[in-house]
Amino acid sequence: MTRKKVKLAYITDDSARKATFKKRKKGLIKKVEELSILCDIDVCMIICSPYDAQPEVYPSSSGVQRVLARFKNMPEIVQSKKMVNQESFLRNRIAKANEQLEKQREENREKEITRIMFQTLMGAKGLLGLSIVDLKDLRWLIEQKLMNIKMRIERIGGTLAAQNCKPRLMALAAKGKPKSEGESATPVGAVEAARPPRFYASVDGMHRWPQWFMRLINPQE
Amino acid sequence: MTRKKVKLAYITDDSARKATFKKRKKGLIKKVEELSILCDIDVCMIICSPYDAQPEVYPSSSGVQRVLARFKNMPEIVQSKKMVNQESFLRNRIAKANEQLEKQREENREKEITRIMFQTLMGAKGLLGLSIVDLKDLRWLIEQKLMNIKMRIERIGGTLAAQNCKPRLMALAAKGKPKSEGESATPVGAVEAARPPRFYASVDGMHRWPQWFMRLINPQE
DNA sequence: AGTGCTATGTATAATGC
DNA sequence: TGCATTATACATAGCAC
Repeated sequence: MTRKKVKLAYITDDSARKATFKKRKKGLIKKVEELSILCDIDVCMIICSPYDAQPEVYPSSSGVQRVLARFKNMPEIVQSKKMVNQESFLRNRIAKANEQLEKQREENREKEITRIMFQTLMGAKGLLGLSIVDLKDLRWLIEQKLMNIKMRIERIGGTLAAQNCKPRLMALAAKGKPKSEGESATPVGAVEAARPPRFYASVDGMHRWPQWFMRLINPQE
Repeated sequence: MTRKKVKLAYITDDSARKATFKKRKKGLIKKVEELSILCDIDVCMIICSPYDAQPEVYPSSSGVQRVLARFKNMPEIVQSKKMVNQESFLRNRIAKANEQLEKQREENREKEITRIMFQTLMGAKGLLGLSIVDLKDLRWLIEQKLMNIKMRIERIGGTLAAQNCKPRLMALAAKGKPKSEGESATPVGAVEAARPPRFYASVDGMHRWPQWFMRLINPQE
């Protein structure tokens, strides 16, 4: 088990190369992390490999964006003589942390609110807790949007009877949570009872989304 | 000259920190290059420090652009909010995080999709990119929910003419900076053009939500 | 401040399961 | 194939100039 001196060249053996990659990637990320902490340095790294489905990113997607933005702002780095002393370091770090905290909080709150609202709209479950006034709000809101949609359809030129809608959209994104037995009967008459939305699932086990979802996510494509 | 085990924390001594930074930066770049060569991997790294006028970049500016383009071409990354905690790095965390990565990714994807859908409904902005068929889906979906709301209203016993709706709800949750101007006046123009939703803002700068929002968030209260 | 040096902590190549 | 182990190569903290 005598270790050879490492030859700096492409490793031809497939499995050996993969093994080396995994080990070294791990070590590299650790080193980056250490440098970042020990010296309070802004550093980002992206590792694209055929061995990982997703690129390995340090410190995070948003972190990369941040460092990248700083990188692009190079002209303003003229004032590079600013040294980091203990006090400014702590102050800076606290400010940064607070900033991130608030941002994260806001983001989480927004997501949570949105999720709940959407579940309310989709599941018609939370409606039970709403007052008349609240329902007026909601109805007004939805009618506004419905009006927008109708206008959009007319502008395109399509003729559409509501009864003839045959949506191909069958299920929507949501976390399937077992609902209580009590409210299982949703008396919507002709239309199907609202049920907990679920993921699309394809044969390979991956989630699949309607095309218009995908288009919304990646408008450039 | 006995070497201590390095404690993973910010180095308070200025010169020691700088010396460590220089050494480690050099070593880090060497490691990155080795990984890149040994395994033929696309890697890029940016190190922004107060010790260098220009950010240290590997492999080059254009190389960063290339890897970054590749990174951005992976749509899934948009929602990958998983990140290594820069403050408290734990070695084991990588392994655990990788285990939970897929689950987290799925969860984030769901949230993101839901948010986007809701923004589409509320902002009527993404509608421009939708086809007739997509709009049919959306219209059907909304009409379903509108029907539910109407039934709910009737069940309660309220009589409601759509034109008389005077919603107190003016703005809804969305990403964006809270506007600090107190919007005490409620310009309830009958049908107002859809505009980007924003937070409620109160005098103390905190976000404020309609009561029915709050009730949805905290049903127990 | 920026060298260079060495002892020692760490990363990891090779091996076995 | 992946994970654990171990011996070894390598990185680098501390010191001297």
